[in-house]
Parts: sequence; C-alpha cells; structure tokens
Amino acid sequence: MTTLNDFSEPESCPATNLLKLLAGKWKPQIYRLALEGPLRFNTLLRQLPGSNKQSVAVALKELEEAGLLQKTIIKEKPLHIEYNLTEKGFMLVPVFKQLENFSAE
Amino acid sequence: MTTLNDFSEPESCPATNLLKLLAGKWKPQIYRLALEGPLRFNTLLRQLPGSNKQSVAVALKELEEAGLLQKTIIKEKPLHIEYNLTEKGFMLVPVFKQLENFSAE
DNA sequence: TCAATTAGTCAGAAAAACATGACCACCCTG
DNA sequence: CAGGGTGGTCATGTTTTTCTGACTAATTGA
Repeated sequence: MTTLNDFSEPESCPATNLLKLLAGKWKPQIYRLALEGPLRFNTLLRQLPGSNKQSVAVALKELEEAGLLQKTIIKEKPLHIEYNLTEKGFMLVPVFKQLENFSAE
Repeated sequence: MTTLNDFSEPESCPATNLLKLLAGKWKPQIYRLALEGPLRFNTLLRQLPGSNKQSVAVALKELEEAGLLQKTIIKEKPLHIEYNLTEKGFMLVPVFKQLENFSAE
C-alpha cells in the first residue's frame, strides 16, 4: 500500500511536527554529531563552523525538550555538561537513514 | 548497524537538504495532497486554508525544481495546469511513513 | 589573586520566510 | 465585448529565524 493516513487539519500531521523539530539550521548536524558520542557546548560550537552560541543553545534546548537529548552534569576534573542521545533519540536513526537514502540517488 | 555515513561538510548532508526542502510551511500538506491526485493551483489554494498565492506558487516551484512534482499543461476544455507527483516524488512515501511512525508513539 | 575555561543569557540587528493586495495575460461563455 | 475563471507575478509589509557582541557566574590552574 502506498497510501498515507488522512490528516485533514494542518496541525494533526505528525510528519509536519517532526519536520518542524528537525528543520532548524543546526539541528540535523547536532543530531548527527550526537550519534557519535556525548556533546559539549563549546566543542560543538567549534564543530559547527558558522554557528553561534545563541542558536546552538536554543537547538540543544529544543532537542532536549523534545526528548531526543539528555543533559547531564559531569562532576569530574573539569566539571562540565554532557548532552547524550536518549533512547527516543536513537529511534530517529531509521528516519535519518531514509532521508539520506532518498536524496542519495 | 546503527551508524550513519559521515558528512563532515554541512552542505553534503542529504538528510539536511531533504529536510530543508520539505520544511516549508505548506510543502508537507501539498505533498500529501499530491499523493491523492493531480494538483491545480486554485483548487490547492482552497484546500489549504490560511495559505496564499505567493507562498503556494513558491512551494510548487521548489517542489518542481526538486523533481518531486511535474507541471503539465492540459490542453482540454478549460485549458489548465496540473501538478503530478513524479516517480521520485512517490519514492518519498516511505520517508513520510517513517516521519509519521516516529512521532506517533 | 589573576586569567582561562566551563556553559551559557540577553538585547538588538540582520536575514529569511511568509502574507497581503494589486495587477496581468490568457481563455471561454454569454 | 464584458465578466469570470484559469494561473500566476510583483512590491511591499509583517513575522519568524538566525546572528552578533556584550555580559555573567561558577570552576580551575598558575
């Protein structure tokens, strides 16, 4: 079957909601980097050339609020903060694979 | 395997490009309607309450340029234009299914 | 104690996306 | 030939997103 569900009302379309969440300028890259291991704020800034504190901070907060990232305070030598992908975050992997496969033809 | 490919340069990430393409305010709905059959400009406007000519025209043009929609002049009774999903366009179906499945839990 | 690194916040400016209303050209019907 | 329907464009304005630079506050090392 090639049909999708019917979502007449604009806001009841789940695909739209997820697209909104992921469509920020830096969020896909942040997600991708998160797949490789824990993120740290300043490191992330350096890994995203052209980005800025403000935007990255907002992106992290929104990804956290969406339950894709978890913020943890690491009480070690240079006391810092880590952002890790949650279980829900890892569930996005197949979605990304699909996104990649599509445009890669 | 849970790993994704490496896309160090921001612009070489296909997922990002596709997200950009689909993330417009009206594009997901337009895509969804296109799944149900050929689109016509004025009809589409009426089907998308709150939209406007300008935005819909831009969305159609971008989806066409991306190769998801094909514009055809129908030389019949009330000479008009149709937008149809291309083969590439239909290939997006599984992506949308994934997007929906994810946010639906 | 001074300076650097940690992870941010805030106000304001710039840029991008989206909306509004006027206008246009073609076709068709009466 | 007037009026409505076709499918738009264009200039402008508003709204949303993103960026910039200044600032903060706690921790750490010299």
